[in-house]
Amino acid sequence: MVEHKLEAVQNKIKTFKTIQSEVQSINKVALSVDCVIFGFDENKLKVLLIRSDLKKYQDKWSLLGDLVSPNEGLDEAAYRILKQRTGLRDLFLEQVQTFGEVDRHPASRVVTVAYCSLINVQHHKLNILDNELHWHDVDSITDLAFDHQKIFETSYCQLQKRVREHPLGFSLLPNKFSLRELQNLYEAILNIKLDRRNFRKKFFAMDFLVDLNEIEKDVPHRPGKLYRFDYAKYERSTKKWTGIAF
Amino acid sequence: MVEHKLEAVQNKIKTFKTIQSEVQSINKVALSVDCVIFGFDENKLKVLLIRSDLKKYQDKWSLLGDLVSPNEGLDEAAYRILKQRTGLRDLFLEQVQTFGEVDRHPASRVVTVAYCSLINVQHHKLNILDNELHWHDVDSITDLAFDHQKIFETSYCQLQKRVREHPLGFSLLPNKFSLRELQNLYEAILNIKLDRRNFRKKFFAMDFLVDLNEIEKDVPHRPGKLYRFDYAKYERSTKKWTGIAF
DNA sequence: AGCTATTGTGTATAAATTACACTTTAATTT
DNA sequence: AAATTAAAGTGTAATTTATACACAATAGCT
Repeated sequence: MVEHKLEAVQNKIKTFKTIQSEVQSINKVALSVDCVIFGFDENKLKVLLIRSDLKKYQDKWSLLGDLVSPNEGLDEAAYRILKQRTGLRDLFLEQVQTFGEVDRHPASRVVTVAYCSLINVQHHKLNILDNELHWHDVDSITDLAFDHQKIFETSYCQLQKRVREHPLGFSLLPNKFSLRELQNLYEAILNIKLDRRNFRKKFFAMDFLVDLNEIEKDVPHRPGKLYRFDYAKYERSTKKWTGIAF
Repeated sequence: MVEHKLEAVQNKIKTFKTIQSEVQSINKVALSVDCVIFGFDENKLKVLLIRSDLKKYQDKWSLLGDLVSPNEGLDEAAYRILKQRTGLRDLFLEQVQTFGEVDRHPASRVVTVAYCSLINVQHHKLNILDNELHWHDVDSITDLAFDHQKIFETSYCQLQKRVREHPLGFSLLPNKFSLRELQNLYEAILNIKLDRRNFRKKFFAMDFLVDLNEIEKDVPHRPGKLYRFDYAKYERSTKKWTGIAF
C-alpha cells in the first residue's frame, strides 16, 4: 500500500518536473514598464526620477518602473505606475520602445517597455515630495541606473520629434497659458531659440488656441493674454496633421 | 524506511510547488518577436505571411514570429527569424512597437515585440517557396490571425511615415534601379501618385544617387538610366535629414 | 511722471513646392 | 526601312511657405 502511494507520489514529482521544465522551456521572461515622465517648471523641461533601490546602483537615479502583472496590459501597467506616483489625470502617455538586452538588469533577465508621459506639474504636485522622488532638469541627466540613460535619451529624442509633428506640448502647461509660456516650452523641449513673431503666427494659423479674454497676473511688465488649447477641435480636425515645422 | 522515503519525497514535492509558484509569482510572461517583412515586386508592396499553426486560426495568415529565448536579445531574435525565413542580407530592421494585451494569444499570456523589415525580393527568393509562406499585396491584407492585423497596420503606417523622413525605400529595390522603379516604389508604399519631374528633381537634389552609366534592358520602350543608392554618403551626411516631403 | 520689461503687430525677401508639355530614344511592328 | 509605340528626359513660371526684422502700446514699479 505504502509502496503504491510512493509510486503515485513519484509520478507526481515527474509531473512537477515536467511542469517546471515546461515553464522554463516556454522561455518566459520578467517584463517591466518604465515611465519617462516629463514636466515643465520654471521654464525648464524636467523628468521625474527616483533613487535606485538596488545596491549596485545605490547612488544613481532611475526611471519609475514596475513589473507587469500577469493579468495586466502594458498600457494599463504604465497608467498604474503613473497613478501611484503622480495622482494621474488628463495625461499624455505613449509607448516609446522596448529594451531587451539580455544583461540589462543585473539580477535576472528583465525586458522593459518604456513609456513617455507628459504631465502638468501644477496639477500633480501631490504625492511627489516624499521618498526619493525628484524632478531633474533634462539637460543634467547623466549616468542613470541600469540602461535607463539610454531609455531616457531615446524617449527625449522621440519627444522632440513628436512635438514637431503634433501639438503635444499643451499637456505640459496649465490650462491657461500665455504665448510666451508656450514659446518657452517649445524652446526648452527643442533646445533652440525661436522668433517670437513667427512663432505666434504659426500657432494662430493652426487655429487651436482659444482667447480667454484674460490676462496674466503678477508679472512685472505688460501682461500677456491667456489662451487655452482647444483639444476637441484638434481631435475633430480630420485633415491630417502635417506637422509643426520650425 | 519506506515511510521515511515517503516523507522525503513529499518534501520534494513541496519544494517543486514552491519553485513553481515562485516562477509564477515573479510575474514572468512569454515573449515573442513578430516580423512584418516588406518586399517590392511587380510594382506592388508586399508582405510576407505564413499560414497560422494554431487550430483556432486555421485558415488565417499570420506574421512570422517566434518566442524569444532566455539568452537572446530582441533584435537578435528578430534577425534570427529573418535569417531562418529569408536567408538574410543587407536588410533594414527596426522595432515598431510592443503588443501586450492580456488576451492577445488564445493559449497563454504572450507579449510580442513587432519588428519591421525591408528586404530585396530579388536577393531573397531563396528559402521561401516551401511550407505555407507567401508574399501578399499589402492592400489585400485583412483578418490576420491573433492581433496580427493590428500589428501589420501599425507597421505599415510607421513605414509610410519613415519613408517620408528617410530614404529607406532603397532596401526594397535591387542594387541597380531606374528612376521609374524608384518612383513606382514610393507610389506603392504611400499609395499616392507623384509628379515625375518633381520626383526626379527631389531625388537628384538629395544627391545620394550614383549614375551607373548603364541603361535598362529588355524594356519595350526607351530604356532609363540605372542608378545605385550611395549608402555610405548618406550615412556620412551629418546634416540632419529633415525629410522627404511630398 | 517717467522708467522698464515685455506684449502685440506687418511687410518684404528668400526658399521651397507645385503645376505643367514637348522632344528624345530604343524597341517593336508593318 | 519606315512608322509606331511607350516611356525617358528636361525647365520655367506661379504659388505657397518660411524667414528676417523694428517699433508702438501697456501695465507694473519707483
